Amino acid sequence: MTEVHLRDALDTLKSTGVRITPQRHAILEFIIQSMSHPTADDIYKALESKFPSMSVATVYNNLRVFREAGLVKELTYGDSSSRFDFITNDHYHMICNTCGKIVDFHYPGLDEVEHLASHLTGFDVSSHRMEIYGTCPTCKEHATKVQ
Amino acid sequence: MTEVHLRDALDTLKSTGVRITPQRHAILEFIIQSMSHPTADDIYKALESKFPSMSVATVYNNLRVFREAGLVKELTYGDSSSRFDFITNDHYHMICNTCGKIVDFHYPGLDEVEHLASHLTGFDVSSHRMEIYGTCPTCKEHATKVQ
DNA sequence: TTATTAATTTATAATTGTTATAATAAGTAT
DNA sequence: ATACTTATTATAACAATTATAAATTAATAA
Repeated sequence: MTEVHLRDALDTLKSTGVRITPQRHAILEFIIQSMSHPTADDIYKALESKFPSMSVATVYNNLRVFREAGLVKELTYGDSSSRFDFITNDHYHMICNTCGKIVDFHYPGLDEVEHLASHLTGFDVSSHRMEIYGTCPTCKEHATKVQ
Repeated sequence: MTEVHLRDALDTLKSTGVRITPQRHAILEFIIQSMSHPTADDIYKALESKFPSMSVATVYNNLRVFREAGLVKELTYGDSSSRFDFITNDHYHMICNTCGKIVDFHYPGLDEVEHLASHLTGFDVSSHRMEIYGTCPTCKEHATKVQ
């Protein structure tokens, strides 16, 4: 699964004339296999044992490259730093208000909303984004235990 | 309309023991009457003729007060700074990829999605957020003229 | 009123995520 | 090999936001 995505992504990059460096490969691989929607700093820290001399700028540079190649989506929430999500199927995010955990879930067909919005506003629609907020099972558990 | 919202909002604030200062009043009023989802800096600039000595910190402080009182929602998009939106009915945002314009539209009942997400992930759901991206009529017009 | 206390604003410094710059290194093509 | 492009590194710059401390204002109580 991860391997297929990685191979496809590398092909996409090559086809746009982007060079596959070891750092670039590692960053991309980390994002794909990560289920945690990492921040730039998460990625930097995760790879520092493998690439002790890698610069933060390299992480940011490559995240931009991936974004421009349409491989990665940048997500901004209320908190300070952006999170990065490898683009696969259409999915949405369930976000815990307490611990910040992000869980993906799939839901097809919000086409209806897109159509309505387009009709009401006169926009041409290209994409949409949705997040649902709440409390994850772990935090619920913890809350009941504490009180 | 604006007046009703403002009066309600002031009541909410008073009931939580927050003092209504001139700056606070002006910031709140500006957000409510503004259709443009202003940034902190927008607010600061808009009020500087009225309050020449007002600090940026005051704007941020009060935005936090309003947020904590449930009056205002903070929205982060890809760009650098947060935007603030007075909370009225459930509505979503249509955002232009080209000029960044934000247009509200109303759409009831994404309860179904909330339920599904809750069922799939085990979260308790508190709220959700959705944005749709596209091209606004003005930018479409402009694009056709240019080419 | 006056004194006292708490809340708010102001001015400014500190912090932090991100971007820009310049130098170095690595890969590619002639 | 030489020149040329691209990527990485190290570091400085920037910009949004937050923290801090002093000054101001408002509310309360004697």
